[in-house]
Amino acid sequence: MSSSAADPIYEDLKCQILSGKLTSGQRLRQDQIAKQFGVSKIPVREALNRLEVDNLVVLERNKGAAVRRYSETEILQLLDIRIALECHALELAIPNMIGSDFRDMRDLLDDYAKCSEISEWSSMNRRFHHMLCEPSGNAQIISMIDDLQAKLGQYLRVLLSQAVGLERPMREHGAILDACERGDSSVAVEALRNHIETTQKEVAAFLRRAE
Amino acid sequence: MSSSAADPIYEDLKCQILSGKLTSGQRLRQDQIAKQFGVSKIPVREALNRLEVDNLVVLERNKGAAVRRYSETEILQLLDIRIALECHALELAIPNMIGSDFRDMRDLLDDYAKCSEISEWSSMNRRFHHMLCEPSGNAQIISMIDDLQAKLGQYLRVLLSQAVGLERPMREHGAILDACERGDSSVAVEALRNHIETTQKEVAAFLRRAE
DNA sequence: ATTGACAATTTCGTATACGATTTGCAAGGA
DNA sequence: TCCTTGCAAATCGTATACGAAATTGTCAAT
Repeated sequence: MSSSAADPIYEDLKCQILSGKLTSGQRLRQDQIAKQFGVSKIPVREALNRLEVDNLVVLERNKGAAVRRYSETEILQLLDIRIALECHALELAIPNMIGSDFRDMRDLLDDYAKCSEISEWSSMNRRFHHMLCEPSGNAQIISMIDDLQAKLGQYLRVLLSQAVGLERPMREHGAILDACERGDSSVAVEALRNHIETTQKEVAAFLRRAE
Repeated sequence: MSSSAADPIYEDLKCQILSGKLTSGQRLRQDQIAKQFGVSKIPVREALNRLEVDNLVVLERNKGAAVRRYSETEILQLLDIRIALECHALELAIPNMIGSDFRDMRDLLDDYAKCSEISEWSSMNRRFHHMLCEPSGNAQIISMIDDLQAKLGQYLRVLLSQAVGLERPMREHGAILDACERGDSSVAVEALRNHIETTQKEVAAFLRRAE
């Protein structure tokens, strides 16, 4: 698929940016990164280009790359996009859901409830939302949703561990799944919309407090 | 912003793929393109990488790039994404619309009606849809919508010139705008959804016929 | 004639090298 | 003191060069 030398660099930088190790605005020197990974600048450039597409760095001609983490406004905007995409995908998915889908989601929610590792919550949350949309069969919308989740990951992770707890999301997840199982599309979609909107409000509050 | 040498190559190849000059599956040789544009392979690689992100070419390690135009299914999926994003953006936009927005959109529709150049229809259509979503203030969702429109451009352009004509889209555009002006969010969103869904059905029919 | 292996050629990926642009700093003038 | 001006160092973008992988063509063996 992609060039092998650029892959680990891309992954590593992405991880460092998303986890906050690299602060916003920090400049990324091609030569330095190249030396650090023991390669030349060319695969580094490739990695930086991909990061620019992800909106994680800004490239300026002859000036280099700088970390460009999302602003408060942009995070809320990304959540709006999630509302749009996930609700529509869920609407498309519900008619295609079969017994094993419901079983798998129930199983996941059970594991979710049992799991005490806060670090696991985030990935389980992502998996549940992914499973909700998967039966839509629209591979492109799903990959966009996954991308959004990855970008939002860091903020939501902090949020989950800090403030929210597990009860509310779990209850809402259960309600969404119930409506899906009843085939009640409009209730399920509305529940999902409220679920993400609540998250949106919590993120807004968190960011306001953290500012 | 981006590297200057890669830009024209990217634009040219993108145009050639979207306009159908390069057939699906056709291989793109780095050296050949480089010689053609009078540059080395490195900016060519950069252009190809960007095209891969756009899903317009497929890159395989040590095998090179091949044109990868969207399949019928994928076009319909992209239209589904447009439904999700545009409807949500419109919902966010309506409360923010002011007099000048309505005036601008009316003007555009007037020009649209007067315009006899089929080649202009596509770009006017895009502009109208863009204006509908713009007051949402969500820059990211708008840029995603614009990207989708660009990708779908070729197919919708053919469709407009071949089959559809101007009456139906114009009528629907007018109805959407009326509902916006009344501030009737749910009617406007539903009208927009139906508008895109009709396009979706027409694309499906067109592709079935063309196959 | 078909298949298999091996060699030659093509094509890709990346390191190195070099010109172009920007940046940082220091010296000079207002 | 503060602002320009010019030079040096750092950094970027791309051409060239070379090793690695894949494709193609050839030839012998079945």
